[in-house]
Amino acid sequence: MDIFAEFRATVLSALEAMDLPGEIKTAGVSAEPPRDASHGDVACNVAMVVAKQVGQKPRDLAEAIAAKLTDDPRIDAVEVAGPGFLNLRLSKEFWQSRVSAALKAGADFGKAEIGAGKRVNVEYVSANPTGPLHVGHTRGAVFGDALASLLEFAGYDVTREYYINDGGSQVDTLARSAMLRYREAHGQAIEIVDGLYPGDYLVPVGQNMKEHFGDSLLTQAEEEWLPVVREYATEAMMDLIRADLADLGVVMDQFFSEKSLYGTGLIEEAVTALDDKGLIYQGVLEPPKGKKPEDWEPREQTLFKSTEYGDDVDRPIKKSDGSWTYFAPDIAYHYNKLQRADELINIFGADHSGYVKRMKAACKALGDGTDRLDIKLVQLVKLFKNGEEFKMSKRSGMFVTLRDLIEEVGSDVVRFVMLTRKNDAPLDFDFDKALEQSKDNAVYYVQYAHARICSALRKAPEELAGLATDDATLADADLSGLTHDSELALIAKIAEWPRHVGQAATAHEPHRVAFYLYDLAGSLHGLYNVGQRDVGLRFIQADDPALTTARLALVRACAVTISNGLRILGVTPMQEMR
RNA sequence: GGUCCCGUAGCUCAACUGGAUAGAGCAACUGACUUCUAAUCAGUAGGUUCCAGGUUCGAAUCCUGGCGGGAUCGCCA
Repeated sequence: MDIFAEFRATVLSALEAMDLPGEIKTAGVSAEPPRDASHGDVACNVAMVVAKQVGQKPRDLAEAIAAKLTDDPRIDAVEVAGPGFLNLRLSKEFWQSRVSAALKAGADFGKAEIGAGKRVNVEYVSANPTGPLHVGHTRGAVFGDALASLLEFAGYDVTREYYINDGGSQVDTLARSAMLRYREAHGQAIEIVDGLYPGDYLVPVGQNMKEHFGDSLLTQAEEEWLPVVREYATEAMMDLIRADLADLGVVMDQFFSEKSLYGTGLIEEAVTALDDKGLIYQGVLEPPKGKKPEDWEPREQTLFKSTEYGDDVDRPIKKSDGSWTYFAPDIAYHYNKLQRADELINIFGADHSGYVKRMKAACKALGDGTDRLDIKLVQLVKLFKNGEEFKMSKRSGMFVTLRDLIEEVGSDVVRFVMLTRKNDAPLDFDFDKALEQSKDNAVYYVQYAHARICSALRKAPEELAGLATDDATLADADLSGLTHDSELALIAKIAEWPRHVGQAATAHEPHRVAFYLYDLAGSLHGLYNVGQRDVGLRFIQADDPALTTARLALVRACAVTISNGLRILGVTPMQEMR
C-alpha cells in the first residue's frame, strides 16, 4: 500500500539481480518523495549507501541499477542525479491507479501492518482525582488519544489506560476539602485553610454528600469519616473527569486504581522481583549537589538501585517510617502493565521529566532488560487572551479548565491546535486565534477542503442528471482523463498518506498527521483554484460525464484521506461549513 | 551545581529520524471574487538553522564543548 516501500523493494531486487559479491547491508536505503519536484517522483539513495561496500563509484552503480529498472511499466524514466541519487519518474497510468486503490480501501486507506497485532498500552491523562481537568491535562489527553488512534490504525492492539492516583495523601486532602463543603451544605460557617482545595467544584459534592449521608457524618471523628468521604469524593472527581474527557472525545479502555495495589501483595511481589536481582538495599542518599536543602538530614531508606539501568542516583521506594513512597506502587503498576502488553507508552507532563529515567530503569529491571517503555513528555501550555499571557494559579483557584476550553472554542479546534505541534515543544494557545474561523486556523483550512469536496459531490448530480457518485462507481471509473499537473500533484500527495501513517506511528508522533493533512488540503485548494481561472479544469464538466466522474473520483479519494486522518486526530470531517 | 527538553525567516512552526537549492502560515508587497462556498488561490520579498569544533559522499538533524530559555532535583503525588 505504501508505494515508497514498494519501490524501495523494487530497487533492492534490481540490486540483488546484479549478483554483487559479498554481504550487502541495505538497512540505510530509503525511497522517498523528493523535496524538489524536478527530482522526479521517488528518490532513492541506494547507490550511495552500497557504493563503498562493493567498491564502486556511486554514480556508476546508480547507472547500472537504473538500466535494470527501465522495463518496469510503472516507471517512465530513471535518472541518476547529484552524488548518485536514483530518481524515478512514474507513469500517469500508475498515478491514476492510485486513486482507485484509495477509493477501494476507503476507511482503511493508509492502514499499516507495522504493529502486527502487538499489544501496546498507552497511559495518558492520569490526573490526580482531586479536581477538574485543566489545560495542561488537555494537551496530554489529546496527544495520548491521537497517538493511541494512530497506533491502532498502524495495526497495533491498543489499550487506552488511566492510572488513578488515589492512594496518596492528596486524596486525604480532597476528603477534608469535601468535608468542609458538606458542613457548608449543612449551614455551618467554614474556613478553607491553607493546603486544602478551595475550588467551588466541590460545592455540589458537599450538597450531594448531604443528600447521601444526611447529617450522620457531622458527629463522627475524622478517623471515622475520612475513609468514607475519601471514597465518595474520589468517585465524584472521577465522574467529573470522565465527563470532561467524554466532551473531548476521549474514552478510556481501562481505569487502574493505585489504591487497588495496596494490600494485594502486588507491590511486595514487584519489589521481590527486583530484590531477586540484587537491586534492593538499605542505604542513605547523598544530598543533591549544588542545591542546599535547608533541612537536609541523612536518613536510611529502602532504595532501588536504578543506577544499574541508567538513572543518576538510586531511588527510595520506602519512606524512613517504613511506608511506601509514590514510586513503589508505580513500580508495581508497571510490573502489572508489562504482563498485559508488549510495549508501554506513558504520556507525562513536563513537570514529571525527572521520573523518566527511574521509570525506564524499573521497567528494564522488571522485564528482560530490554527497553519496552517509551515516555513521551508533553510540554507546558501557555494561554493567551487579548494578546496577553493568562497566568494560572492553583492557590487562587484561577485556572482554565478543559471544560472552559471546549465551551469557548470547541473540541475540534482544541484538538487540532494542540496536535499541530511536536509534543516536546512548548505550546502557545491563543484564544483569539482559536476562535477565528480563518486562514490563521489550520483546522478550518483542512475541514474546508473536506467540505468543498462534499459540496462538489452533492452538486454534480444536479448538473449532470443521473450521474452516479457512489464510491464503488468512482473506484471503477476510467481515470485516464486525470493528466493535469495539479491533478497529478494531488494524487501524489494522496499516495503519500500510507507512508506518513507508518512514519508517524513508528516515531510516536501524531503531529505528523496534522501537518500532512494541512499539506494535503493545500493541494486540494490549489487544484480547485486552477478551475477558477481555467473553466475547463473545474471538477464538474456539464458536457463531459466521463471526465467529471474521473475528477470526482480524485477529489473523493482526497476526502477519504482527509477523513481517515481526521479520525485519527479525533476531529470531525465537516460535510459543509456555512 | 546535576538531569531532561528547547533554540530554524520579523512572528508562530515544519523539515519524511543523515539526503540534493532548509519549507509553510501570519505580518509586508502585487494580483484573482456575476464562485463547482474567496474560510480559497497565484506570485514577490525575507536565512551564517545560537556559537565553535568533530564524525562522512552529505549535518538543522549524530558526538564533544560553550551560550541562551524552560522544567525538575531525598520521606508531594
